[in-house]
Amino acid sequence: MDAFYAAAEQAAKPSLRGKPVVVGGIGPRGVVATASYEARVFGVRSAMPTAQARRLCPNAAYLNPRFTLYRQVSESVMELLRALSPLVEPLSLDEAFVDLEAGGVPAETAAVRAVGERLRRDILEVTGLTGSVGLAGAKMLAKIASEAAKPDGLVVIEPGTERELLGPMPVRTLPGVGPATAETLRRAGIHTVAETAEAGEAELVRLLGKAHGSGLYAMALGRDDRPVVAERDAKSVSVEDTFEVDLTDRTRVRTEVLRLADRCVARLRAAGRSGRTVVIKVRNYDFSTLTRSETLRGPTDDPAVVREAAVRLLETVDTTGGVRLLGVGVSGLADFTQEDLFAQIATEREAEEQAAVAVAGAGPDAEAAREPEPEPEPPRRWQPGLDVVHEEFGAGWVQGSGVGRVTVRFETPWSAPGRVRTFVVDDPALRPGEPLPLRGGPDQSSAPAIRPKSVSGADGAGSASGEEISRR
DNA sequence: TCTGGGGTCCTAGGACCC
DNA sequence: TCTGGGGTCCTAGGACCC
Repeated sequence: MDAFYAAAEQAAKPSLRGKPVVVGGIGPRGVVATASYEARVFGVRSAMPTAQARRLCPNAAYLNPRFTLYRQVSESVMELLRALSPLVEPLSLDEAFVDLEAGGVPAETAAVRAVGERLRRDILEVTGLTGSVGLAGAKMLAKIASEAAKPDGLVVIEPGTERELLGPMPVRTLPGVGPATAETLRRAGIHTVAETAEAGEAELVRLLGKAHGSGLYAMALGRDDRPVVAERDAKSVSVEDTFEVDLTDRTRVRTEVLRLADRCVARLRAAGRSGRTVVIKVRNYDFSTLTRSETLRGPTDDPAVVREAAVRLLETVDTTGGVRLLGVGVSGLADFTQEDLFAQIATEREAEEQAAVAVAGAGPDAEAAREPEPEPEPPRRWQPGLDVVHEEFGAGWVQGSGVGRVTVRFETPWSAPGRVRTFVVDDPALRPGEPLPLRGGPDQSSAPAIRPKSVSGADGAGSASGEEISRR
């Protein structure tokens, strides 16, 4: 999908079409997830600090990501892909490999091109968004082709032309070659794919290590026989938070770790998994980052067990000086929770002993570790981009807020660009809403009234908004 | 007003085992 | 009566991807 998050926002918000849109973290430490093509003209790029993007393009719309919407759109695109072949390997919400051979498509240029063009039309029709297609005899080549096709295009790499095509390209073109690898290769005088192939496998292994070196050599020759693999089980689950201001208070650091542990376990359980290794991540004020991990005797999905392990690991880390980021993860995932009482009891006893030691040695702070308070996640009200519904004016989205006011633009994916109104932040007529489908609304020719279904948040059916509604 | 969040894979050293 | 060899597991860090 082309500039996926930004394109989805433009489809949802008619007033943003044709304008620079930046989706990402909008706080002081945010980074850009996706910039619309209009914003890229100003030099805004993915992974750039949002503060820098604002300097480059002050007039863009800056929006928080709305993953609920992106997941919905993604699912409808993946459905189109699964209609082409049973072998579909999603790489992210907006990208996937499809094995057309397994779908019975003849391995002929004309046939695959027709399938690709048809797919692009279907994606546009179903989602209202454009996608690009790369077609080739291997995953790596298909990926390079799709990059070359962007935006809104299709590229076929004919078998036999791979080396000729790749040769002059910079090594960074090859998937798996990032800044560090490119720098290592540059120092060895290797800049292009052709030079990579000429260097030979032994030299690349010497420079980059066994796996990376031989893998890169194969790719430089256009060789890639990795199969398309559907259904890959997740191997780890993790959550992390960067704080707007570095944390210095030990107690606060601990309560944040406990919340993260709870969030991590909630995701783990939602996936019906359990895990054996708990890991914490700490990023310091100076951006130095470390991890600490502990492997339990058996897999768990018990929040208390994960909390205790996380706090135990935290005790081994020096956080004086300030903590910028904290994370908690679980790996070594098992498909179900093992009912191994011995392992569970042993782990818990271990934890208690450790906690007792911590209490004895650490003074009053340690008390907090034993009686962790349930977290009241403070909801951030009226974030830019948030869907809202007003009793009188209908569906819209938050354009901005501050000094007790919130500015809302009232428009829907299928309306004309809407107008802006400002309310006091606690206006009872205004409440959070659900993302509206990009397609399937009333067409422009019919009555402008908003369908009842489009304000589903009102009946409490929308789970994501339940918490927000109850706060009123 | 520098640098997100969620992942995967690889490497390397030490412990441990046969 | 100087120090084998191979395999697996665990931990920590790093590169890379979207």
